[in-house]
Amino acid sequence: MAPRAYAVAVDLEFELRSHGHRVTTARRVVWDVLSATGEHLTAPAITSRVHVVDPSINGASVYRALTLFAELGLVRESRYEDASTWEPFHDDAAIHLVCSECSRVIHHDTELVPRLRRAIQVATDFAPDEIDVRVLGRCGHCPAESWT
Amino acid sequence: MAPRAYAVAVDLEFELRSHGHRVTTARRVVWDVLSATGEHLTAPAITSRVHVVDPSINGASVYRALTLFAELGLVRESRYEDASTWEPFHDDAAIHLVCSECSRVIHHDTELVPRLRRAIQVATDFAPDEIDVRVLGRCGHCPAESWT
DNA sequence: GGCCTACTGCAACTTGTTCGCAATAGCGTG
DNA sequence: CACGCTATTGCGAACAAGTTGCAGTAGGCC
Repeated sequence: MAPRAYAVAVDLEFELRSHGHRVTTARRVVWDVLSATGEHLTAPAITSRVHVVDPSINGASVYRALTLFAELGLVRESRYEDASTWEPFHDDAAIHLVCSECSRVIHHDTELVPRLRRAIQVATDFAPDEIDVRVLGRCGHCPAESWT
Repeated sequence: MAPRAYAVAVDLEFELRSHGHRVTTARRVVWDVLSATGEHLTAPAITSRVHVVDPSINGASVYRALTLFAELGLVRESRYEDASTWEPFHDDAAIHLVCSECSRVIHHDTELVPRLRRAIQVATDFAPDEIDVRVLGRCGHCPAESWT
């Protein structure tokens, strides 16, 4: 599988058309919401933001759009929370630092991830595809005072 | 792939009593199920195994037991799948290799995890607590033929 | 053995996600 | 630009995981 190396400026219309899909308002709005915020958003959160722009777009369509985007490799789904969260695609080297206080998700690049991939290839008979690293902890904005 | 030798025979009764909790059948059975299989199990799966032993134990109690065990640090919850999965606690150094063909979850130890923790401490102002690494790919048992 | 209350079973509920189907709207064509 | 084919949508109903309030039960200390 070819590593998709890019961060931003995905041409949604092109991606859709070149795979034989139609460019619809629902898809466009969902994509706008996603790319407007770099954050991880749950489907319900995306839906409510979508509704600000166009309340006539149905929740089910949001799910369908997200699923399609995931198939096209345009978004990435995580299951850190009770519900899935979605974000524009970024490559594996970026790991997720999840703050247990404020739930903020910070991205951090490290070459330890590619190294991890190689280590697995060498040490096991497992063929790694996608690597997802989640680090739970406390971010710089959240002082270490209260201890839950 | 050698299934990971699961840590420490935890003395459930002691853990419960020393924290002021009662030792009940429900808790004992849930614990038995969990420690009998090294695998990641969803709560519904645990419930059905529990029912083999004692059908009178209610699903809600399974959830309550799991939540309690998690608070006591006896089990670990993951959210790789649609539903949460649970397994007896093991430390961070063991990462999860998840086969996308057969959904098997393999544990693999690597010192890259502690190294990753140190790297984060040095490079960011994020205070890492729990590190969870999930690697999606194909395990040795699943031939690389079909490509979804 | 008996009492107190931490648990449990039950059933109803919440919330995220999916599905079937009729209506609609992209988009290639004439 | 109008037309028709069919991929998509909106809608409501259906699911599934997980949670909760409450009355009854059973641990465990006396």
